[in-house]
Amino acid sequence: MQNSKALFSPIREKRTFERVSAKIKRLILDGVLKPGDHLPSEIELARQFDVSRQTLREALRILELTGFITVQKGGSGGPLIQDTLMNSISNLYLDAFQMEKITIEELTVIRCDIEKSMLNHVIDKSVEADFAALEANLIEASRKIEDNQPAIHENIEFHNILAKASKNNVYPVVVGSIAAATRDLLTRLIDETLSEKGLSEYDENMVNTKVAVVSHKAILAAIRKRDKKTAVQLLEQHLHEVGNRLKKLAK
Amino acid sequence: MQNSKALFSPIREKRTFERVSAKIKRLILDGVLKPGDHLPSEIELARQFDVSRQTLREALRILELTGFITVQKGGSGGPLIQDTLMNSISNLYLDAFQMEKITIEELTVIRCDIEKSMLNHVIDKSVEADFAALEANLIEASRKIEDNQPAIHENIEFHNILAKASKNNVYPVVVGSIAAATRDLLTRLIDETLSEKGLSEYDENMVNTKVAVVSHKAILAAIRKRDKKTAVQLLEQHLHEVGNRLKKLAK
DNA sequence: TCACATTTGTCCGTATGTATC
DNA sequence: AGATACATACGGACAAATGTG
Repeated sequence: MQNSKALFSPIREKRTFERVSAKIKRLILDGVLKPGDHLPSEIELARQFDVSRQTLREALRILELTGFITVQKGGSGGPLIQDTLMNSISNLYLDAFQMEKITIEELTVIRCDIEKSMLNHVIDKSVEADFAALEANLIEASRKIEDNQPAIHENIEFHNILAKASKNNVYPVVVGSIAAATRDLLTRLIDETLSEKGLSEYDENMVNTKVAVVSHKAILAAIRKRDKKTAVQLLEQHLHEVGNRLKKLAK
Repeated sequence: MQNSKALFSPIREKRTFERVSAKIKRLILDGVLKPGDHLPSEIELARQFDVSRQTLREALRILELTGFITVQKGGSGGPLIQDTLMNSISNLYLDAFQMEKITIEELTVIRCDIEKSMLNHVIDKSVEADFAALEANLIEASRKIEDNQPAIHENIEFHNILAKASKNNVYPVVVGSIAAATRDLLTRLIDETLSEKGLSEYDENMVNTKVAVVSHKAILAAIRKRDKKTAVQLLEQHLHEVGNRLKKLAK
């Protein structure tokens, strides 16, 4: 009898560019290649893998789209290894939204569910350094608002810092991707309505970021007091506000 | 002040293959091209877009990876429009989890958190058809067990059916991804220690699948009664058992 | 500021394997 | 079984962009 490996071996051999991209991906996942590292140039990579440049480029496209690398032209350019796949996941969520596979409500609901669970861990596990990071985020956000800039990035980052404070490495991935998706959805919807309705949206946007920062401050205070009930309640309310804002923009 | 659209307009002109893939994607999103439709062949597409084969192929790679199309070789083959975008998101999550150094414990904890939240929606939203699907799953699992086969696949599927019953399309993606990541990590760990362990695992495995099916039956009964408290409690206990079993396997 | 080297982006032509009719 | 249609893969070439000296 043949061994099971031979019995269940893939029906069709993988294409060359798939094997190449899988190989590079494995090197990254195993830590042999680290974020920030430059890969050799296309020509050099093609030579080392003994494939044509066309094949290698198709492999690079896969790695680029999945977020493992970016590519820069010109001298000292080339493929550059990245450290996060958040943007790629977020982009796919946007596609899914456009294909009407998911709705704003669904995204909001699951985000609320997950972040509430996360917050419980945060209150159990967070230490002084986490408070400091959150505090720094709020200060930066306030500064931007005083400069009359919407602190969109900082407001997303607040949730990412929270995820890290849960001391569970899965939470930053899940929360980060969904948060990024809502952010991208938000900016896109604002961009679309901006051209139609004029600049009035801008002010509303400023008001909303201000409201978000206030909510964040209240949540941090509750976390500091290790007050689960209040913290969860504030978070829930905050995320519902964000969801409603999205819904209003989408209409 | 300029509006934000001009401020954040793309730094560099998009590459040709990006424009091509975006164009095709747009046709799919707008419903002009529907799942099941055949795209023209590479050569024909290249001719119509007036780009080279290589450029067009890179565009196809993007569409393929994002789940918009598959590609078939041979006569009357060619690019075929698909609808597997949600699968692509799951695959990306799997990559993202692997990039973080994640442990079985972390995965177990977050799985328990998320499935508990999910179960609440299931109890609110599930209909008779969902019960039927779950019931069918349990019957199939029981049948396999009577044949002395471990119903591993069926037991995993039970949770996927639950995720669908939540009526939130994001849940199947997240829950499925975490389950897939757990399996992936586990097989990795087991492969490493395979030489030490013998086939004695098999009997234990059978016992565990039996226990799991019993738990699943109890959970379904609670869902049918719309008894949130009991259902969540049973699920939590069940996932803790699974977690402990995985921990033992991984050691 | 300007030329140069490096690297990606793009195109063309060709050959081969494979699935379908 | 043979012809056809298609993706896959290779090699060579030039253009465009970008950092460096």
